[in-house]
Amino acid sequence: MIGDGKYPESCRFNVAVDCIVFGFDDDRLKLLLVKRMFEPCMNFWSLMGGFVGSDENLDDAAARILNRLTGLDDVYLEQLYTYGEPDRDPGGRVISVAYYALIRTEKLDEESGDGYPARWFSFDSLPELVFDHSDMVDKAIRRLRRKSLIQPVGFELLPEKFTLTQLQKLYEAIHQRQLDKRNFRKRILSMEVITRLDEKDRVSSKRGAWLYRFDREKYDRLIGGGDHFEM
Amino acid sequence: MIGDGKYPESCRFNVAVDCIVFGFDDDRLKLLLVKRMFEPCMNFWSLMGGFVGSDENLDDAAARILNRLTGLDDVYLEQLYTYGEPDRDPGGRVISVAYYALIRTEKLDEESGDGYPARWFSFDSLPELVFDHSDMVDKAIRRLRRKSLIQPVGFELLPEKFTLTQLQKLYEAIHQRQLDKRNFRKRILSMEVITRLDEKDRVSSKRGAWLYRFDREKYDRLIGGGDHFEM
DNA sequence: TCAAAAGTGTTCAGCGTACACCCATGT
DNA sequence: ACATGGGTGTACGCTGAACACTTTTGA
Repeated sequence: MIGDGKYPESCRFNVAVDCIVFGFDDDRLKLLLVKRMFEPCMNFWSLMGGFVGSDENLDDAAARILNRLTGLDDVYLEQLYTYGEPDRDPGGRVISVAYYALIRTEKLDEESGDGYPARWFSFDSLPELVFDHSDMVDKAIRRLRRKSLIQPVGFELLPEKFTLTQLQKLYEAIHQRQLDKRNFRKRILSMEVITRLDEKDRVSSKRGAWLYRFDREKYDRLIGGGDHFEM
Repeated sequence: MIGDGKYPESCRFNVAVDCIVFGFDDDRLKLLLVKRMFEPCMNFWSLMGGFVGSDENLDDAAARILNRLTGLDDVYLEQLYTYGEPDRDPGGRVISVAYYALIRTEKLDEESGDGYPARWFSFDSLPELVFDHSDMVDKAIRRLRRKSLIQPVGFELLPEKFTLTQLQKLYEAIHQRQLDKRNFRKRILSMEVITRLDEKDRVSSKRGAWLYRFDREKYDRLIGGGDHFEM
């Protein structure tokens, strides 16, 4: 309970959660931003955030805020870092726990449509952000890059069925670097976490490209068996 | 300023910092704990922690708390994770930002001596800890292990001059696994971040072992050049 | 002379990386 | 027929991992 007197009243702070939301569309990595509807910094672009409720844990707060601003549930969310400079928010002292999220842009378009004030920006042409939100984005992209090297993280960002070319474009967008097609495929397939379907995508080519699906069972086995090294 | 009315009074929380302090001595990885001198959970072992001050950032709070309980300055500190379950502390709602620290146990013995209520425990025989502190320790050791694979992190834990055998024992303690002496030396030396001194340590062997020193300049160059990968 | 720790090289397998051409199809 | 994207294999170098013996010296 708040205000039960056991711990000092004098140093209580508002605690917020801010979400760095990544998406992928049109062969580009995207970031979901909102325009602030209130002071301070009204009308500037910002990560989506909100205060942690008095009886809510941090993960739940992040999920709630994301849901409120996108309508989405069951989103991949991971805590990133906590920002606590005394003057980071000119409106008052706020300690902010940053989370990053990976979502399928298609879902946002389908399910929530409009009525939500969020907008996608290409990751390589972001507007100026309020407070220390650019630092948060910077940390998030680094984390995403590192993570994507050891885990097939991108499946959260693609539609359920996808082609290898789409997957490669995603990795290229994350790392901002061209990759070799043969090596990429060899490596992805050797991870054995995707399954080829008996179905082709003919949207982007005449010949058609095989569709694949992420295999969560194999994935979990892969993650569980991590940590192999002889220093 | 606190209480300026711009943000909701209703959801303000005490924010604490807890420090997971690693040391290395007697060929074992150690953890520095304190006995809680106040309720709740008085007389139980705990990480060292304290509340964030109203005009202090998180890093500074961690350094201050560590200094208060050990007398040490200039300690390696890194933010780890933030814990915010509503009921994690039975004394009231506290959101805690965990930091981990690496310190040279020798320093603590020399400089602060007694008068500080902290005590070293072997990492593999820790007492029961209060609240969610065991989770924090668990997360910290994982981070330390991962970090030590890509960075020569252990130098913060050894005396200024050390032998390769000492360094190897440290890595063995961190990873709880025996390492091959030849491979270890080859790998460490190939990193080129330690310099051999014209001096031998004769404490632990008759023949004497070369002493080495960490070379921070080369180290910084190594870190700067990170992030090499294809895919 | 023996015990105890220090120091040293080679071999092999697997992985990352560079690299170029044919295939299927719709227009 | 041709343009467009889909799909495939090989060769090489580096790195991680396994593995055993000699050296030095004090007791």
